[in-house]
Amino acid sequence: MARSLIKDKYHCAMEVTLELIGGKWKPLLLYYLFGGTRRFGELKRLLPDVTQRMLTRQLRELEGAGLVHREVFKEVPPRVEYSLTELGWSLKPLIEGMDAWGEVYVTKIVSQSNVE
Amino acid sequence: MARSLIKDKYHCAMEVTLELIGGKWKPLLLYYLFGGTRRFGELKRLLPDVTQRMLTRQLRELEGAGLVHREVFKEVPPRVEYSLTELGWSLKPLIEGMDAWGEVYVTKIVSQSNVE
DNA sequence: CAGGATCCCATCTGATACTG
DNA sequence: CAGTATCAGATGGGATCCTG
Repeated sequence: MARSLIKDKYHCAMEVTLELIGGKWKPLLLYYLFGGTRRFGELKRLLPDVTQRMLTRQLRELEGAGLVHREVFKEVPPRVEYSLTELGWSLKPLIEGMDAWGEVYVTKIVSQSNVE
Repeated sequence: MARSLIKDKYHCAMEVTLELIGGKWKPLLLYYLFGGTRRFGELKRLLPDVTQRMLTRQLRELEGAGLVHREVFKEVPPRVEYSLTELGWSLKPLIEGMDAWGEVYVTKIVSQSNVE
């Protein structure tokens, strides 16, 4: 991807970050991958609501972004392991920051609306 | 919004954060609002590519989330000013972190692909 | 086991025109 | 100036079935 393309599409670098981690399941995938290498089926069990199609797609997009490493073992039955790249790991503080902020936000909103 | 709803919809607090700031123009709006109070038309000039409709909608969503304060002055011609709430300001470190990370990311990717 | 291929729908976003 | 209304297109996500 050339810089010119990036400059055309984004006005600000933070938009890049949001686009990379903004998919519906990506934050959760990163979250679990911070826990270490995971197999495809393992992620599928960890995220019971995601369909196989979406799981594959989001993982491939993370791979394409250079955040996730995908390793295929030529075995029968097949085994595929996903892990974070160095770039992926570098997101950890940011992701944790978002998690912490969201936690505070939810607490405040719930206490305000005073519901259940 | 009740906690039960939040728990049903999200598996992780960071998803809340991403949903609040994940609109197409929201990060940019927050970015400019960190610079201080802005009028509607001012934001429109700062974001030349956004349509009036989208600008209004994204600002209203930020307002609905409690991140932005909207003040209407009963004048002719009308004047509406947007500013961050305390909650909105609390996002500043996070947003700046995303911006910094995106900057590094773009630099790395561009240097890798070695284009233009 | 870890997917690929199709089809379908909902939501988001954009273009354009109009208004208090 | 700061919107609203309407229509249309793009994109993201989901359901289901099939396979090396």
